[in-house]
Amino acid sequence: MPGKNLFAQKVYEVTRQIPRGKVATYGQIAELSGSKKAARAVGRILHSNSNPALIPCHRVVASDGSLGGYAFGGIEKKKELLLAEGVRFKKDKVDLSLSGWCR
DNA sequence: AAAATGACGGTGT
DNA sequence: TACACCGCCATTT
Repeated sequence: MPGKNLFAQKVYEVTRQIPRGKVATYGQIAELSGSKKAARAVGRILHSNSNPALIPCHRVVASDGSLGGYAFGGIEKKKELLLAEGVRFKKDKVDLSLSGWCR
């Protein structure tokens, strides 16, 4: 089954396609990358490669809207970036109903 | 090579 | 909304 070694690369590619002002869930990224259950792996990969200049990893959040984390300044920074793009927030979580990536 | 890890998801309390 | 568990996967140690 080819694709496992490309998983990480695929994750970056997909993450890069997330439109500004929208957010995708780790599960979504995982699915688009080949494994819909690899949400955890996605998080691990993004964490190990955080490169905000190349990849808008701040547009990736958990399925329940939690920011999850951000290796480049913490979730506070991430939240701020999202707010700056127009992403709607609900308490401390993203309102996926309004800002979720509908592809 | 084997075990542990973590930016998760889903369900139940 | 918040917290606790369990299941799942690729990467890292």
